Amino acid sequence: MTINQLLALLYPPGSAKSLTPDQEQIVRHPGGPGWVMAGPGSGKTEVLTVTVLRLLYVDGDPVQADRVPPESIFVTTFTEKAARNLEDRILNYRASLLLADPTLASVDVSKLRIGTLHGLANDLLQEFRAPNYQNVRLMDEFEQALFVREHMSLIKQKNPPVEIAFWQAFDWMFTPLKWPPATRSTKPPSRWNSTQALVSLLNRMVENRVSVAGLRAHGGQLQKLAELFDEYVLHLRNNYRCDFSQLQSRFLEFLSTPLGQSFRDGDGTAANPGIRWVLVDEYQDTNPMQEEIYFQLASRSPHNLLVVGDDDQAMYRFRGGSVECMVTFDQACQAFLGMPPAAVTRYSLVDNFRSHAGIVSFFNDYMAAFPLMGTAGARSPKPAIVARKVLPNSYPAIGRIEGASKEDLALQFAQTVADLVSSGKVNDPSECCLLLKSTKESPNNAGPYVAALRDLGLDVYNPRNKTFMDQDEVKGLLGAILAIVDPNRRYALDPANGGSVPRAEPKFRDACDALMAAHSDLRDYIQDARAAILAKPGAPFDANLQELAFHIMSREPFSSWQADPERRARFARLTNLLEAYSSTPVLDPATGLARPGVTRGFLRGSAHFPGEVFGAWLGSFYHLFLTYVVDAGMNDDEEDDVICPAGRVPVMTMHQSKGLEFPFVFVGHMGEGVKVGPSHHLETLFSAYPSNPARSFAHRPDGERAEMDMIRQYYVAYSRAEYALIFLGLKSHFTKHAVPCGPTKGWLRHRTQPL
DNA sequence: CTGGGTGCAGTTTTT
DNA sequence: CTGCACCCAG
Repeated sequence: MTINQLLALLYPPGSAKSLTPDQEQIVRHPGGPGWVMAGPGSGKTEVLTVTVLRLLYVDGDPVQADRVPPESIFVTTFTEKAARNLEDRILNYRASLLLADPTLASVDVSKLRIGTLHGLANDLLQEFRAPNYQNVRLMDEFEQALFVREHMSLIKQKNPPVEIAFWQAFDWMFTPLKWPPATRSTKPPSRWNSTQALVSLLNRMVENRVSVAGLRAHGGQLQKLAELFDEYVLHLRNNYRCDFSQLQSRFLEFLSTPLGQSFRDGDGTAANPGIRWVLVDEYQDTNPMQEEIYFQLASRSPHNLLVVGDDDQAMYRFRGGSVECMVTFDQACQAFLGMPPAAVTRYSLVDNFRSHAGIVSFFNDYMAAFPLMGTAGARSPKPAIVARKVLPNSYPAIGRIEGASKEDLALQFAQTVADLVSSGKVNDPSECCLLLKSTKESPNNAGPYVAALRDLGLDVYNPRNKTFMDQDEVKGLLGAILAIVDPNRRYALDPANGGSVPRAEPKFRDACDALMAAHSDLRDYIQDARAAILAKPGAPFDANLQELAFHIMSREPFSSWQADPERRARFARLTNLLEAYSSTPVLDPATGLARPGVTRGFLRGSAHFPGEVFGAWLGSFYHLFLTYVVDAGMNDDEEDDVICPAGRVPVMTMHQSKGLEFPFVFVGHMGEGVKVGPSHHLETLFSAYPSNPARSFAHRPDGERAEMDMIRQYYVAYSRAEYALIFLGLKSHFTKHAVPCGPTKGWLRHRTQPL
C-alpha cells in the first residue's frame, strides 16, 4: 500500500482526526537524518506512531519501495510508560488496518525494537549473548550505592588526608549540610555521603562520554578520579555486575564487536536484516553517550535517524542530558557521519492542539521574554507555537492565586478546586492537576496543599510522595527485624553508634511494638526468635535475612495484609531491597576479596552481647541498609498505565508531567530562584575532557545554564494546561523577582488576574 | 504596602 | 545555602 492509502485507512474521510501538512511531511520523510522540532501539544507521538506504521506496511510508494522488517526498526522513548503508550497506539491502528487488509497480519509487529534505550540495550546484550554481559547482574541505584560503598578503595580505606584532598577538589558535590564547611579541612564527608558523591561522579563520567585518559593526563585529583573509575570498572567485571550507565557503554562497546556489527548491519539473510531505521523520541534529554549509540546504530547509509524533541522542554541535565545534542544535531551528523549540515532534513511542528490560545500566547511570551533565551545558540530557531485548538467560548484562561501564607495559599487552592467540581466546570477532580517541583508531603512542598484538599473532602493521587517508609507494613516489618537482631536497642542507643543510626529508627520500633501488642502471633514469633538467639551466643542462625523477613511476613497481621494489593506491592519492594542487600558479598578486610559463600544476608549471634546479632552486621544493617532506604525516600507505588484514577486530584512533579496534559493546571513553587548545582559543575568540569573532541560543547557559564534549566522546567509545566492555567504563589512571589514569574518583577502580575 | 534585616527549618528531579 | 515568616522602618 502507498502512504496515501495508509493515511486514508487511518483517517477515513469525515473522521475527526487527520494529519496536518507539517505532520504528514514527517511521515513521508524519505530517509537520511531527520531533525524534528516538535513544540508542546503538537502531536509528535501520533507522528511517530504513523511513521512506524508507514515503515511497517507501505510498499510501492515513491518514498518507500519495500516494507521495512519490524526487527529493523529501533524506536526509543524516554520512559517505559511512553514506550507502552507508543506500542498501544501502533497496535490499535494495526487492528483497524487489518480489518481493511487481513494479509497485513503477516507482519510480526512484536519484533519491533521499541522501548527505552536502557531496556533495549539490556535485552539486546542478553539476546546476542554479548561476552561483556554474560551472567551479569544489572544493579539498580540502591545496589550500585552498596557496591561502591563496599568495594571502592576511597570509601573502604580510612585514610582521611587522601580523602579530604580528593573531596576538596569536588567540594561542590556536597551541600553545607552534607559536608559542613567548617569541617572541610579536617574531616572527610561521611561514608554514606562520599558514596553518593562518588556514584554521581562515576555515572556522569560515562553519561558525558568523558575521556578517562584525558583526566589521567591532567594529574592531581582528576588523575585520582580516573584511577577510581578504572578501579570501579574492574570491580564490576570481577563481580559480574553492571549499573544503568555502564549498561549503555557496554552496549556501545558491543556495537563495535563483530557480533554487534552483525546485529547492526545484518548478515544478508532475511533472518537478520540489521537495523535500518532509528527513531528517537524526547531527543532533547539525550546524553552524549546515548548520542553516540544512536549514531552508531544509524551508521549504515543512508543513515535513517529521525530524532524528535523540543529543546525548550529539556529538563534532565541532572542525569547527564545535554540539550546541546538536540540543538546541534546537524553538527553531530557532520561529526559522526561526515554529512554536510544541509543534508539533514529539518522539520518543525508548531501547531498546538492542546491549549487555549491565551495559554499558548502566554508560554510563547514567557519563553521569549528572557533575554538569555534570545542569545545565540540558546534555542533552536523555530517559529512561535500557534494555537489551533478550537474552543467554544472565550474566557480568561490564565489566573493567579495569591496567598498570604503557605497555608492560606493551599486553602484558596483547595477551595478553587472544590468550586470547580461543585459547579460542574470540571467533570471530575482528576481534571485539576497540581504541579510542583517536589511532591513530597512536607511543609515546603505538597504538604499544605494535600492537607487542604483532604480537609475539603477531596481525595489526592500522589504516588511519588516518598511516603513508602511511613506505611505501617513497611515500618512494622523493619521494626520486627530490628526487634530480633537488636532486641534491647543496645546497638542503636550506644552513644558510639547512636549518631549514625537513622533518626527514623524509633518510628520502626514503635510500629512494631504496636503490632506486637495487638497480635500474639507476631509477638510469639519474635519472642521465640529472641530466645533462640540468646540460647546460642555466637552461633549461626537457621535463617538468613531474607528468610527472617519471610517468617515475619507469614505472621499476623502481615499474613492478612498480603491480601491487600497495595500492601502486597510494598512487601514485594521491601523484599527486593532486602534481597539486593543480602546478596552483597562480604569482603575480607585482610585480603579485600569477597569471602566465599558469605553475604550480607548471613546472620550469626554475637558472642560478646548474647541475644544480639554480631556487631559488624548490625553496624552495616543500620548504616548501610537503613540509612539508604530512609535517606533515598522511597516512593509509594503507582498504577502503571493510569495517569490519575478518577475522583482524585493528581499531584505531580513537573518532570512527571512531561508529555501529559490536564484541563486545569495549577503550578506552585512560584518563588524559586536560580540554583547552580552539582550537575552544572560536573558538566563544566567534564566538558574539558571529551572522548570525542568533535562533540565537545562550548558551555555557557554555570549560572546561565542553571537559569535556562529553570525557565524550561516551568515552560513544561505551563504548557500542560488545556483550558486554564493558574499560578499559585505568595504575594511576594508576584511582586518581587522570581524566575517562574517571568524575567522582571511584576511581569506575570501584569498578565494575570487574581482568582 | 514595600523593602530590608533576622532567625529558623528543610534541603528535587530518574533510566 | 535557600526560602519563608516575622518584625520594623519608611
